[in-house]
Amino acid sequence: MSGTLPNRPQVAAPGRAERVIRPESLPSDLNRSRRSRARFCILVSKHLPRPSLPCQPVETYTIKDIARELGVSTSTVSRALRGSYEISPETKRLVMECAERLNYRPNPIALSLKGSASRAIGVILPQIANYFFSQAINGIEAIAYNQGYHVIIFQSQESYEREIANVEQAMSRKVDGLLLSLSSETSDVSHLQEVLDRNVPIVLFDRVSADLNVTKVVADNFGGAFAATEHLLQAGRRRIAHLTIQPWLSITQERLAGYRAALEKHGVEFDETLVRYGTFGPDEVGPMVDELMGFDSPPDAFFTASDRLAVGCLKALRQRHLHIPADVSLIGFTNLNVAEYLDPALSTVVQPATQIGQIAAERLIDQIERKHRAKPIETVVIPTELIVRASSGEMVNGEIGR
Amino acid sequence: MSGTLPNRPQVAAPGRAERVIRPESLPSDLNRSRRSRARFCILVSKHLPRPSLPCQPVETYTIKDIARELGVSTSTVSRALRGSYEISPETKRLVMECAERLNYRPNPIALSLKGSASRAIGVILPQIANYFFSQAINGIEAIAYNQGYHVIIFQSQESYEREIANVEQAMSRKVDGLLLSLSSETSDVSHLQEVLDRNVPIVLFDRVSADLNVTKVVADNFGGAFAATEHLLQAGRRRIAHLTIQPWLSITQERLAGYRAALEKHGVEFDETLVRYGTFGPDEVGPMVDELMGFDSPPDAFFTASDRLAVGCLKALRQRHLHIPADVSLIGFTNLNVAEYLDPALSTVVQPATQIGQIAAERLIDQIERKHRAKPIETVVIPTELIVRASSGEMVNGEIGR
DNA sequence: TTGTACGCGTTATCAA
DNA sequence: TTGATAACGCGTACAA
Repeated sequence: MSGTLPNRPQVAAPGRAERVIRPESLPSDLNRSRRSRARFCILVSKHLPRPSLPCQPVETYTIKDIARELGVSTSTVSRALRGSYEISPETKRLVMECAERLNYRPNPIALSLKGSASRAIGVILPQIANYFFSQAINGIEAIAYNQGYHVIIFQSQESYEREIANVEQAMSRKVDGLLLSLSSETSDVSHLQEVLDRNVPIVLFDRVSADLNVTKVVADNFGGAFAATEHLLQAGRRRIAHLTIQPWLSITQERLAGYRAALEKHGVEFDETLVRYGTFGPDEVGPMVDELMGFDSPPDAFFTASDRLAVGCLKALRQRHLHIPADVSLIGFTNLNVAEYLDPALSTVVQPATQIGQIAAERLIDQIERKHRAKPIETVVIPTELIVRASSGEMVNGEIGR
Repeated sequence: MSGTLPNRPQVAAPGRAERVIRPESLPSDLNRSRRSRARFCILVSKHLPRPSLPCQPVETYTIKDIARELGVSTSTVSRALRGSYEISPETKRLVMECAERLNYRPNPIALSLKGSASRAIGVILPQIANYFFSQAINGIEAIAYNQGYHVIIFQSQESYEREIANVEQAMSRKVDGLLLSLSSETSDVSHLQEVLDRNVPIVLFDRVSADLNVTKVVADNFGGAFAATEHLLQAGRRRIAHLTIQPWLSITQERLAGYRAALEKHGVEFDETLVRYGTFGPDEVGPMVDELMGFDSPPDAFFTASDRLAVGCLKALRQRHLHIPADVSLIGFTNLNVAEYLDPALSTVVQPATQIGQIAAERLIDQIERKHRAKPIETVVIPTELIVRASSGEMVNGEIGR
């Protein structure tokens, strides 16, 4: 027992020594967190030094081994395993049995080198630690696994440079296809055109580019934004602020268009000063909200383009002791699973991220396997859903309360 | 214009036709969502059929090409590129220049086949679409990228069978090392011992096994649980329910131990009936909470072991019109970034998921590159942090209000 | 029906 | 200092 924590469970093996050291140097871009300087302790177990040579090395067998074992040639084995018709049933049986016994697994590396399919798809996206994208990966992985594909993931970290590097690496890994969501810095897509020129299929999802003639899978950003804005308008709001992200992204433009269309339909004039474009920097939302609320006629509702913006907005309003009337005043774009976690004051436009990932992966694998020759380039639009999440439908007469 | 949505933005290229089709069959385990049956529409652009042969095929060059170009042998090129000392500076310069000009990139597949490092690490974890794990991947990917490694991700989906399959696939992909968090079904770890026997290093993180003599990186589950429970006790709670996950997981045991230790320190008797073990099934939390609240002396606080359980618990209590006093009555284990999203009624024990991923990756790469020979097997324990998230410190006299 | 030989891109060994 | 050759694991054209 030591100090206030008796009965510390034996995580490390018995006989350990304990010491405290500082974290080793980490990449600077991950050290922003206020908490990352915390110490951590290491329990060292000195018993049982790891054997330098395996006691019972686990062999990995090749067709050569099978061939030697059976006294046939490697090509016979290869053909037997692939079920070629020109192999005698007897030999086939023997080979199969031997392969089974030796637990033979073909070496995918050799297969890739040979030039045939690597059965791996590359996924390049801005950020894994983002609810939308991690959900999307989930969908992608599920489909890929089902079809016998592996998923190699790359993060562009919203950087154009890094996206290019990722694409190069994916290509050198000989992926059979690429799923990609553009970084917020990317406007030129010639690096992707090169990939297409190498006959490697690409499917874009979420953040897409009109400059690329490929299949795209996106949420119905226009429809979602339209529904959200209309909901706010029908609840009597008139000055609806729109917090969104970089203006050149496809999703931003589509959402803004939906927002404007709803305003237009209801005869409310579009006010440019109510639209704010964020970057992905930290703590940028507070000042935006501050400025908007300082207007002579401040907004009476917010429509935000992401989880992060919605939460930042909520926080900023709360810090200023502003109260958001439940049900009607704040709507954010988000995705299915995170919606459960959000504040009840926040209604959401749900993006089915998992489904987007699934469909993108399906399309890509279709193209890889050329199931339907000359299948047309498509844009698949997945509906969003507006979820109004308030228990009480009461409003505070048309403006954000004090 | 069509219907209520004028000015639909031109996502697809101009000249498209529009039609609605049903989603194709998806894996059943992903179809649980109530919303997944939604239709989606496809915008088909028929113009510009994808060229079947690239107009300007982008070549990928090999050392052979450089050799031919310079009229030297491939081995000379190989050596020059690797900076071998036995190559004349002049030849070296020529080769380098030519490689630069041709934008030569070594083929990692060929390198792997050759038997040297593949510079890829496999990550096997239960679920990507989980805040903790997606954060962890983020940390892993950051470190791996920095060190020039690729990350190949596998989901075990909490299935032992699938974990075994994943391990096999990772091995056949010739990963240089394995980062792994055990599935909730896994108790036997002989499949991992086999990997170690092949001299492929493993680092376990989060859900670890005492049966494996490898480096482990975990959150301070004991300390976090202790702090959370003590906080509740100091606020006057006496009947603290503990909702947790499968009892045989390391993290479950450590958290339970911390909970019990705190109770013991404060002279509160441990009541087994207040502890509930969940699975990862959907909608299981409601009934648990119901049963507990039906007791003659129901709990006056909840300490939950995960985001999911915490949110489920909040929901269940709300549905029954029970009110949780802010600040003191519900504490859940969660991780840094999701904490921002959670209800202010919920205090949290923050798990630094990103840091856990970073350190696990660092350790693994250390071992792969054998930076320090015979480095001891360690268990790295990363501190958690208790964050009390209420604006008002008021309590509702020691029990969950009506 | 089966075996031989070659190639995929690279490195290592040996010979020149 | 450089070149020729074998090897990694597999598939396949061609020969037997």
